[in-house]
Amino acid sequence: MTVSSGFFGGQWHEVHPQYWTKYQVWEWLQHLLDTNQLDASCIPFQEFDVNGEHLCSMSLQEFTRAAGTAGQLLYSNLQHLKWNGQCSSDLFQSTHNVIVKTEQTDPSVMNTWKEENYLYDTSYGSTVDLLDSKTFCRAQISMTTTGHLPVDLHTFASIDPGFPRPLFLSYDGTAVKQSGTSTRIITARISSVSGPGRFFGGTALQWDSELQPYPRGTHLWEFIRDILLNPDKNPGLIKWEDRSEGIFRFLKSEAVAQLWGKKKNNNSMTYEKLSRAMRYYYKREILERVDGRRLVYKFGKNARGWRENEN
DNA sequence: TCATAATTTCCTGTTT
DNA sequence: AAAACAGGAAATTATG
Repeated sequence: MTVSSGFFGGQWHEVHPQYWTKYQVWEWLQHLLDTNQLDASCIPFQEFDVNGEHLCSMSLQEFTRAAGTAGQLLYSNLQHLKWNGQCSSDLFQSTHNVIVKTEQTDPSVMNTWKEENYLYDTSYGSTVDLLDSKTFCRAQISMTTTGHLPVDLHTFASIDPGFPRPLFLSYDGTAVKQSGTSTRIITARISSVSGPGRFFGGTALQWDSELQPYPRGTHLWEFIRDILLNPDKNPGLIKWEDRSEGIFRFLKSEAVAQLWGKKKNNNSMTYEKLSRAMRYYYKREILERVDGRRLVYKFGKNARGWRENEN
């Protein structure tokens, strides 16, 4: 059974720490990792298999013993929460400097999945893209078993919005099967990965073939845009007609549709259907009409990231 | 859980 | 005639 993020019980930040469940304690830890950009290995989750009541009773010494350097951060943040019911997220930014050791990227691992799909590889796999992407280096945690915290909190399933299927991520060698949609998002960095996988700035992502692909993260127009942005490795699919105006043309419309379908795990995608989705973008001003010219579209004011000097 | 965004699917009609 | 374009309508699939 997959536990989804405490929908019925409220999010951790909506509840006083005293009343947190173990799961909410865990959410809090994840949040701290996220907002402080910490390495997941900074916090030994197994030391925090406790509910809110227990957590609130822990002393600074106990936090330090349990989490080392990060203990101080955890403790002071918790103290803050205990006396301030409100939890606006900017209050969580750490004022402490926790040293995070970053592993060197292992080039041999980086090469391991290169052949998998060169389009995706180039469209979404550039180091720059990934390091800049807030969403990419996140992982979804899958809680298996029966409603309580999984025994092994070192295991994460990661979702890569740029790839057609979820990526598996684990930094202690164990694996967990993910079913359905889990909801927690964390940041994790690991030092090694076996099997197909790759490193990005110290984050290792591993592909798990048992996981079913499902769409997420990237919208159609972004998918199109990203093909356009990688002309070297993706020749002949779509071409700029006027780069500065954002006008482009499909050269191999059905091939693009197939690729889109592959990404969405839908092998019956066609240009006919893809183009219907494209036409819906007109109203949202993600695309502008270019009439009289077949297979030609133009990015609208709500499309971002296609200009040459745009970050 | 239920509403919703973003397609996906299907379709009829028009245009190139 | 074949391939695109236009949109309406309804279904589907994740997500909050």
